[in-house]
Amino acid sequence: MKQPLHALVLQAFAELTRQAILPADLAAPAFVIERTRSREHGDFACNLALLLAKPARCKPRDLAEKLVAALPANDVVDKVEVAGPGFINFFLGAAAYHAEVARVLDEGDAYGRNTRGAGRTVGVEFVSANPTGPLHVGHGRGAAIGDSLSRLLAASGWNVKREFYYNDAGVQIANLTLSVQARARGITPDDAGWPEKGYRGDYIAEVARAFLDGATVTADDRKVTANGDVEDSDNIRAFSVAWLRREQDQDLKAFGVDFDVYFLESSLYADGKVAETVDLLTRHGHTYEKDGALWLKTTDFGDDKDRVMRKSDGTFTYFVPDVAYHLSKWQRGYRKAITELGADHHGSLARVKAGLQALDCGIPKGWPDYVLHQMVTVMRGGEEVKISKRAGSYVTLRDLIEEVGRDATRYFLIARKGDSQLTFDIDLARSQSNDNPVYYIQYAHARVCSVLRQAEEKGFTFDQAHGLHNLSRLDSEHEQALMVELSRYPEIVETAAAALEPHLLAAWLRELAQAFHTYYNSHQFLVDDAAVRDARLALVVATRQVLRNGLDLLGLSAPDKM
RNA sequence: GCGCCCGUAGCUCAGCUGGAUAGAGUAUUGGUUUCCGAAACCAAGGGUCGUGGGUUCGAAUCCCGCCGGGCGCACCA
Repeated sequence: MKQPLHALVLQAFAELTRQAILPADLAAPAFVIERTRSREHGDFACNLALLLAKPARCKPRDLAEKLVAALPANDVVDKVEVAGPGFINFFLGAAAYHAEVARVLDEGDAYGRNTRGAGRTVGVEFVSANPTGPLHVGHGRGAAIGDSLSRLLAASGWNVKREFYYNDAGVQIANLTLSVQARARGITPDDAGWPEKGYRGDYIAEVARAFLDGATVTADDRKVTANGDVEDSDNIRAFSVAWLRREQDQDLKAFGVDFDVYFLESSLYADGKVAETVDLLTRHGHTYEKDGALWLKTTDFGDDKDRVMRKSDGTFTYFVPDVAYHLSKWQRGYRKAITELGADHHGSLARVKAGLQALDCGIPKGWPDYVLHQMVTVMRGGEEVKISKRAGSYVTLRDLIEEVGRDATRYFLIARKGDSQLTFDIDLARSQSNDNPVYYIQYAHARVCSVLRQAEEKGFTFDQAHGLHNLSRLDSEHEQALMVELSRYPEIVETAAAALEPHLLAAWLRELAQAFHTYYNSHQFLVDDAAVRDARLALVVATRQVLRNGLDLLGLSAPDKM
């Protein structure tokens, strides 16, 4: 794969220059070469002189001048200037951007991909909702973030495994089973015999009905037929879990999200992983018995208090399978693993990491990476909708997809940094759906398609090679700006993937669309001069390609018409 | 009380591995179409970047205190 843009080239330049000028006994400061905010400062700026000024005991501007003088000649950089307090500004030549447009068209769907991951495997765990009810907005946020993150990592060369971890046998599932069983017996939530902590939602009645009807459900990872026997808890449990898993699968598919692995908590018990974990922890002397329970000294590994592993009744706390599950990831070869979860679970981070350290099996301290998203507040009719599974008051992901649309919902949930709280105003999202930025971006894509349709109607045939050959005819401010924007795409992909922050891509796509719309409004593309026309079409088709690539990484469609 | 996250324009939010005059959408006001889709474009007004210190040549960005909001602090999952 070719070197992404010029940043790396420039970096090499600065390195050469630094070596030429820096006294041998001085340590190299960590300078950066980055995009400038305004074009008057050129395309890239370097802060090396500012950082070097103190150790070298020189004025930064003088140093900058010396650095510039030492720069080797090259054909990418057109002009170098010293500016402000001592920045070195690089102005790229037009040819560099023309080459980038050609590269977009040449690489097509592959444009913007990089080899950072170099075929290594990363396990990305997200959603991981227990099958006790439909997915809600919070799960949607996790799904949008986790899935886009996975796509970004895949675009960075990683072999991505998407995992969904769920509990099919614990207390909550027992509770689900009791609820369905009660419904099957004709007991409703307000009746006397209703389970104390039963799930009250209407969907429970649906499951019960289907169970009595002897229905068969097929989820992504299991298939169960009901026998209709109200006394058969095992069958009710299996059927209910399958039913809710199927519901979740449907919602996730409608949302454009797929998983490679469904991992059952019960399997950790079944194949001895829990026992192995307890054994490892005990053998390494990190446990002790107190009050009839088995404790892990997580405080030795940064937790704020020790944790119970095995309760006095002999069962394990959820913390143990959590550690066992991560151990399984490590043993399955995920040297990089990402766990995406809602902020209401962040409390488990410290103890799971402590548990993994206590295993003494070579897991590095910082493993795995965690990506947290803060809570989503849902507003409807000017009021906050309280989400409660038991009460059955609920805004499901399905509702949102149906009411607001898949793309708009995904964009809304992905466009903001995960660690800020999110207010999802349903009325706003519905009534102003046309103002949702996702349509603005998609419209740019559709517009290019429309231009090409028009070109055909008018009898113009687009000659791409001819257009690329004449890119030098594109010298207006708007054309320059659009080319600069296009060339940033590979950098954005790399940055967003490295920072595990897909919202950076969402924000940038809007900027790209804006640059395009501005261009569209200021220039006629289908002009009689074939050289100019083909050049403009080449630029615009390249823009469409990058929009498409970017939208795809966010799991959004790129419509030809809207 | 302890821990994590957040506090930037009326509203929703970017920017935060320190950098050159603080950005966008939306809302408000005014303009743009005999011409490729006006789901668009252009322009104006609107900010003590919660607050007080500190580090630095330079702080919205890093550190500490305080104020305000969210989430979590079980032998629940």
